Amino acid sequence: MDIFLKTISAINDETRVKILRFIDTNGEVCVCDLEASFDMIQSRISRHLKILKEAGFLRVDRRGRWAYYSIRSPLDVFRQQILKEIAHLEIALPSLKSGCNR
Amino acid sequence: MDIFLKTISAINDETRVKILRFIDTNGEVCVCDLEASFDMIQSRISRHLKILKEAGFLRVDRRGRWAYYSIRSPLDVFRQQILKEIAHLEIALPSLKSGCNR
DNA sequence: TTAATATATCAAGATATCTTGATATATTAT
DNA sequence: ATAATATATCAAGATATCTTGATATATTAA
Repeated sequence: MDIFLKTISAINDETRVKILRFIDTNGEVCVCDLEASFDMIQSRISRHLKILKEAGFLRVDRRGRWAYYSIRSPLDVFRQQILKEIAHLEIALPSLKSGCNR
Repeated sequence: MDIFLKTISAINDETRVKILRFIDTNGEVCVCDLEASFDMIQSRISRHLKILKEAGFLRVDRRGRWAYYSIRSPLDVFRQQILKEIAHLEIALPSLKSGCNR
């Protein structure tokens, strides 16, 4: 039950649904790119990424000073179904902007 | 997005997950039976039923002074997948008790 | 080493949700 | 009509979640 509720509460927020869909659409992105793309302050993005990661939707790969987030793979069937349902929502997403000085 | 979040927030609560699973397992039940089975006060049960109904999971049939709640049918694929996932949780449910003077 | 950059985390106020007890409405029994 | 029963709804306190701004940590550049 706890894991189920953690999974559900992770997607019970419009911002996180958008971030999840954005990553599902654009593939691996770093925090500063999400910051720039969504025009949200860093602590906000960071917090939501943590929740999505701990709910099993995302994975992180730290390379240098960047943290790259992507859809966790393999993903269990239920989370896949959730991603599919979110894809069907056809949410308007911001365009991918690079926010880091690379 | 609004309908999606309404669906998700409806199952983002342990009490409602249990009630939903209970109805899925026992079939049509009235409010007083849920009250007796879960040992919860009536306003609490009633509120959760309303949320589950408005999220599209339940339907009500009023007969006499009773309100009988059951799983809405037909149920769209996504809500079916959610019910299936909840069934897999193997939650310990209370036994069905009749709480009404019928 | 010092500065700059990227990310994470914490504290506090704002907002939303849950529970309870009281009350309202509707149906049936007397 | 009056009383009893079943359900719905509201108000208020308790609890949880979200956002922001400040600060901490880690990596790279100068």
